Amino acid sequence: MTDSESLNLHMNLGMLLSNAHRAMTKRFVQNTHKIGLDISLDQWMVLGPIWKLNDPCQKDLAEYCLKDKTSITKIIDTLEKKNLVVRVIDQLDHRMKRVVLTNLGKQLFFDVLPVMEQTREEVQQKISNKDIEIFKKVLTRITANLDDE
Amino acid sequence: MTDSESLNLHMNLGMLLSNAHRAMTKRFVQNTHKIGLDISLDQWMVLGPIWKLNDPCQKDLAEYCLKDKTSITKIIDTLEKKNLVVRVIDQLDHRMKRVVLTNLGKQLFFDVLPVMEQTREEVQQKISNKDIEIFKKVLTRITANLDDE
DNA sequence: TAATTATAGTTGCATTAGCAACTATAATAG
DNA sequence: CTATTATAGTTGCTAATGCAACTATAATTA
Repeated sequence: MTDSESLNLHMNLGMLLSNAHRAMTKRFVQNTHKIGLDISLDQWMVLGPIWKLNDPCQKDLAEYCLKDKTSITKIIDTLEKKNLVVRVIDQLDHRMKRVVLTNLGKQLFFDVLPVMEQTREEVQQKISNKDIEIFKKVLTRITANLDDE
Repeated sequence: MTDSESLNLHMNLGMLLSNAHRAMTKRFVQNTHKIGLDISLDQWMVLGPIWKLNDPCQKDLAEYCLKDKTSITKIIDTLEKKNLVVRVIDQLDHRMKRVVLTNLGKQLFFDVLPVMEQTREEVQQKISNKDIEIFKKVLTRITANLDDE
């Protein structure tokens, strides 16, 4: 049937993407739990950039992570509750809050790195480097294609 | 710095996947709103299979969609509230509920097809068919790699 | 046939996302 | 220098995910 074929065509990419994303998120959390850590992929995807960007304000984080500022607020709330980061009001611009890793946060950062590595290996097993490169290129292209005009 | 490089390496795939997924979800909803429809990508990803599978029970839907049965329950709740589907208890096995599209649901299905097509075009623009094929292959492989052992 | 086990679905809880409306502070215009 | 506008962040709302514990029905087994 034409509609059914059409449906296949139309749904595939979205479903494939959703499913892969969900599976990866789940596996990452499972892997952190295995070694007694407790951090979600989304929390990690904010914690990492805090390290990388060196005490960024929340707006910088939002831009870097391509997340909504609301999402950043809430993830920082969670990280702060876990004593992994603290918010420090900027001395020059009192609107801004800089997010600073605590020692516990830095410790966790290093503990999670090998989990990332392991998850990456599990995700990429039996996929050629060439295909992974194309895969990343396409993901980047898709995000750019949909970047709000 | 080594840790920073390592971080880049480790985060890329997960972040790329999250961002592409989020962007696509958002664009789909924007596109439905543009023509006065109101359905999320997740709802559509269940509504479509209901059409395709022909009055499936919720378990079949969960398997087909690779979603948790809890998620299916709640999305069906939403679709039922919108009068797009009804639950019908199976005559032979009273544990099962078959999910049936209403006329409104069928109507919406046909109305959404062109939105899918449009979103697909926006997503895939400037990407070669060959790369799209590899992309889908990799997504499928990733999901298989992470399929709970 | 009665008791156990398996299956389908729901409910409660915690986490996450993102929009809209809000507060507080800073920058700019007149 | 005041009034407007812009910016950074928070709060409230709605929707989705998924685990654990639960109910109801069917299948198995002893």
